[in-house]
Amino acid sequence: MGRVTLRFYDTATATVRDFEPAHPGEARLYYCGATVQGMPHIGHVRSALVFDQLARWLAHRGYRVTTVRNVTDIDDKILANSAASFAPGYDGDHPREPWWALAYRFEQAFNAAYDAIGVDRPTYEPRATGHVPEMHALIRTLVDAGHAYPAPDGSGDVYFDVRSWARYGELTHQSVDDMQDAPDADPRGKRDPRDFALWKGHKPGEPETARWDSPWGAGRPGWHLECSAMAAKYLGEHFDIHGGGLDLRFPHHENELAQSTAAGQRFATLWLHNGLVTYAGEKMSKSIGNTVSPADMLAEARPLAVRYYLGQAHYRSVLDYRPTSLAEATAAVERVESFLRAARDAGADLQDPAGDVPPAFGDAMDDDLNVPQALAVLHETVRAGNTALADGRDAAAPARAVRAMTDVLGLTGLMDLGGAAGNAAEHTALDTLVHSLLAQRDRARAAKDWARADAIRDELAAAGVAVRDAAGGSTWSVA
RNA sequence: GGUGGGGUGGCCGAGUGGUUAGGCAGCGGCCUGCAAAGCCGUCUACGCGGGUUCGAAUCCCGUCUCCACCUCCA
Repeated sequence: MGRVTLRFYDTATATVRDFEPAHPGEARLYYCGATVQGMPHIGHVRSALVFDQLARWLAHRGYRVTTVRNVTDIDDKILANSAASFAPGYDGDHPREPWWALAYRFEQAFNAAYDAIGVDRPTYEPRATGHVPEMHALIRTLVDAGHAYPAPDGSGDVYFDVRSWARYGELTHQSVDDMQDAPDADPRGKRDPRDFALWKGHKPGEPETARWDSPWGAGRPGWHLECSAMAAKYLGEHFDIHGGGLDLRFPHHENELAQSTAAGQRFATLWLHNGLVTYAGEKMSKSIGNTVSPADMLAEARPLAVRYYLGQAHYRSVLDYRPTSLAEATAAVERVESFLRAARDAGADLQDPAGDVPPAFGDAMDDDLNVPQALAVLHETVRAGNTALADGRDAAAPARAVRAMTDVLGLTGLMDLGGAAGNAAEHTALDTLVHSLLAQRDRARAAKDWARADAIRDELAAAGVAVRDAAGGSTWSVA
């Protein structure tokens, strides 16, 4: 169709829409991070990776990108897990791990997983507990506008009044009347069972450290409210993209939208939701117990392959994990890596890519972040480059293009490109030793002493050095 | 009951009317002393039944089926 604009599938309108930034030249993105109540699984990591890809692409297209990913560090499950579990390695008189310590421990685990596969840290990563005043201000606005009310039962809860907001349900195209009745809803003074808590009154037995004073009584933040408060604080009342996992559409994102718009904000222009990771066709989740952790994957495959695997499907599609997935991803991505090495060995300069991505790659990425299509362009470029190398031609141009593509996909930093990355002095030392052996092998081959030649190759292989014979001489790489 | 998204060749996974997606695996060939890597070629497709059309994976009707959400969940 010849369209050149960036466009995305917007959940709210269920259509693909052009990206028209709220602030010229800027892209402001908020996406939901973790409730740090347990260890991450690859579904969490996929979500962060999707929005990392999005942020990188927006930046590549010239936007000044601001990303915010929240950390929900206070909620029911965090308190429950703290009350039920024991601090690792601690066996003293007070074995309970305080909720705030537990939350921080898992926050670190999430960040370690993100870091391992090259998910850039967001511009801001606010914690819910650090933004209670902002939440109070939002609640005050909603109460004053008649869209929220303190529970009449004295619990200290404050609820959003869904019946007071006609647009409630607009994000997920549902009407309150059509919703399934909550099973055994605890009304607790709610005007409608669908009313949700903006503020949760402190309950007897809950830690004193988990209570904040408020005009409506001591308590703690409701889950939905924190995102509304933090998004507006860091990105303004009108920003471009709100993201998160598909399972957050309802109620979380619906409620966020209702709160913020009922408070008079424009809020997000576009809503993007990534598909879930499944295992044997079922949603991966802690409650089902079918999770695969980032650590599991990293024990099996290189971070490069893990990133490639989790990022290779379209972001909106279901990603069904299978045990063979990682091996396939490894083969695919190492093919790209091998080409870059071979091109470098043939004289291409990888340090100064100075190239843009091929137009077909850009078109694919512009089109609702069609990474699978973009990867097809990547692999076609690799083949063209390999063909050039096989024919003894210059492969600098395809190498630059491949490098530009792996850069924007966040793959380059996870590659082992020999001298181009890592410790240069170590590489030089190793290179000298390997070439000494390869020279011996070349002499043996010239003398048709195949046993000797193969023995050297086997010796190198045992040390983890793979040898590739080519017309211009043998090259090597680790692993 | 409501809402949203799917069913593509051995596997994964793009593709909204006609021209090769791509990857992994397989097979044949080239290259190689052998191998690896690479290159070339190649086999299995569009859940099912109708319809529209010169032509449909792609549009329409019907139908089966899967997943997610409506309760905490990336």
